[in-house]
Amino acid sequence: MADIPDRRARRRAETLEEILAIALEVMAEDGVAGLSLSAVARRLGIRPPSLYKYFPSRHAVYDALFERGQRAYLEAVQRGAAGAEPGLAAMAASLEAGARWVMANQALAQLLFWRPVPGFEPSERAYAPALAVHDHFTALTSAAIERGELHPDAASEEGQALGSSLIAGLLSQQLANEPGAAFEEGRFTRWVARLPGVLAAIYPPR
Amino acid sequence: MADIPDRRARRRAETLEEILAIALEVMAEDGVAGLSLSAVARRLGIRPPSLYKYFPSRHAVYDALFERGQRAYLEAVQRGAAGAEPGLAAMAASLEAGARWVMANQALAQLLFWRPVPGFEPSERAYAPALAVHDHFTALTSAAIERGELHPDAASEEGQALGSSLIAGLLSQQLANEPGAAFEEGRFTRWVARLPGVLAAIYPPR
DNA sequence: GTCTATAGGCAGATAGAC
DNA sequence: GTCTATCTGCCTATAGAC
Repeated sequence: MADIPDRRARRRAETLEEILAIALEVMAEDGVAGLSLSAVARRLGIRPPSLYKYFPSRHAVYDALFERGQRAYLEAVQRGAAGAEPGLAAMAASLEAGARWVMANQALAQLLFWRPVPGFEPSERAYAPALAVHDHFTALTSAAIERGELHPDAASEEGQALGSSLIAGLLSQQLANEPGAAFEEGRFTRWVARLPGVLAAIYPPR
Repeated sequence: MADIPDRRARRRAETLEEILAIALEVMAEDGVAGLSLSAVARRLGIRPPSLYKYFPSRHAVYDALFERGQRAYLEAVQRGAAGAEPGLAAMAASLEAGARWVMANQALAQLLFWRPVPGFEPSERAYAPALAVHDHFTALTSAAIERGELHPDAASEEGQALGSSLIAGLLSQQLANEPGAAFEEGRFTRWVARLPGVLAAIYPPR
């Protein structure tokens, strides 16, 4: 009978994931801040109070989504860089993988990077992967500098600020103006592949 | 007695402006999408139904804010450029004036440029000033090209897309990460004054 | 132009039966 | 883990008296 608790746990985990998937649907339709647990319950076919056996509050649902989202984004940018030589080439591949993930997960990306829910602050645990993302791109920048592809100033705080603004600007413009466009055809996402070249123009080596 | 209707009209106009000012306060506190007419009425000291003598719906309040916001932003970027020589210098001054306006009117700027209210589409009338803003920056880009400060490709559609993404990225990062910072001290707004130089590095003349 | 009263909703969250 | 019932509170919007 030792496996019965396992079955229960598995079933419970499935329901948890189902709730989060439906929450993403609702956010895509009604806006990230428009998430309502009642709407989630309706779509899941249960009554709103039953949801509270899985999440103690609406806030907790946001936090679970935030953590899973950060983890998935981290994995996307790491996998993107994995195939390429460290340096500008890996940075290009990683930025593109991240941008594709954002365009494929728009509601979640808004929750992660634009904080559109007044009063919601992610827990430390949920925020942790974001620090790893930062370290990842810092390492790629350092590698590019060591290979002579970028000026050392690119690793400064202001260089990092400009770099993150470049990708954030392209994506926020794409999301606001052409959210449905394919990645290759988007007026703004088209630039993502050329970002390392832009960085090199701003921070030329030597 | 011909002035009595004028007085009434003036009083009414004052109340309209007061309602919009309070609506901005509420949006700043509860998020742009969290605007509630009841909250506005409470702060104004009247009952919610009375508001409907001034605006027929919540949507109409957003639309009035959108139009006034676009006009104010247009005026800001035009005044910013007015004192400088047309070309890159005027573009720098205009971008900085616009960025300062955004940081000083954060809730309104979100309504104008990030569309955070599901279901709200501005009326044609309210959107009109945005077209004038576009023309304004297109003219400044052309002037910079004629003066030999930028490569002609900067005026292409992709050049415009990159330019608007650069400023949008800096501001969205500043708003998300350091909304209270002074313009000169902001990690991201500090870059605004150097944007024309960045553009020139990406699109060098000749 | 202000009010009261009200319609008709929605939401988050809890208590307690089964 | 599900439900019903309920509390409490919010909202947009309208009708109609004054």
